[in-house]
Amino acid sequence: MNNYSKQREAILDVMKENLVHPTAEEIYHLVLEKEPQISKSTVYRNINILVELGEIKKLNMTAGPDRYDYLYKEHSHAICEKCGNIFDFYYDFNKDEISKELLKQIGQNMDINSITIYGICEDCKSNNKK
Amino acid sequence: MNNYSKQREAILDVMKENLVHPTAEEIYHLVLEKEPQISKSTVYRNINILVELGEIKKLNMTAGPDRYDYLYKEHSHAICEKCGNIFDFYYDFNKDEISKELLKQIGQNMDINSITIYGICEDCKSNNKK
DNA sequence: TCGAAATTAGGAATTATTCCTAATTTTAAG
DNA sequence: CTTAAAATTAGGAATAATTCCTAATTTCGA
Repeated sequence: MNNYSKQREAILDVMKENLVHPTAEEIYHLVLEKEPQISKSTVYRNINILVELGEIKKLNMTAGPDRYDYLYKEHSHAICEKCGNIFDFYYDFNKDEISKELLKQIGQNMDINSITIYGICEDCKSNNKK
Repeated sequence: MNNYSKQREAILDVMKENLVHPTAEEIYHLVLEKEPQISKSTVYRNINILVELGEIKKLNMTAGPDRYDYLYKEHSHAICEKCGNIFDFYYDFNKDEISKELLKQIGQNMDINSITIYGICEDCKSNNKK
């Protein structure tokens, strides 16, 4: 695994140009403009490879399909569990202390990759339609 | 919505008795022992209702189907992005300060429901098979 | 320049979840 | 108790999201 392919490069370009947490489907449509022949399975396969390589991050959604994020710089995510909106933000979590707690409580060290806040955004609170 | 049904009660009982973050499929099989006639769609529908009611929490997984957690008491989750293992732990995040930062950076308040750590567990680090 | 390994397009298959319908159950009012 | 409206159910069909399969093409190192 890991030969060059213009398809994979086009996908990474799309991610760099669209810092809006697109779904796989949205990535597919965006990349079609650069690579009109690309197939959806190629998009899915390369997204997974880019996630493994650590170039992009998979965002786990409460509702709807997964979303992806190009890691231009370290940041955290706050995700609304109702509308699915994703907000990027920066917060200096004390990872050392969290790691120490994890070791104490679950008996093992973890490499912390990211921290995500799940909640309800202001819009969903006010328009509290079910 | 919200009439009594023994099916919904059986599902909640299963969640209380199995604090192991089961998938919908696993919940279905567990609840079959109590309610042999129950259908899978009933399980899915009631899981969603229980999530809306705030009795159980949906855990957003990097890989594989969603998992669910009975909220016996407040805790956070650390999820391994490789093997999908979920570890419960408690950490006293400074939610007030995080909220303040959110307001400053994204321009709105959010009700914080939960905080999840994503990373790589020790086992997956050592057996670093792709 | 050549062959093995990797990648592709396209579609089939699979997985996870939601939707649909007629029958049953629950609930509250009389 | 009755009764009727509203909610819920079982079962299966439908949908959505993702992965898998295969033959053809591309990449790349010897």
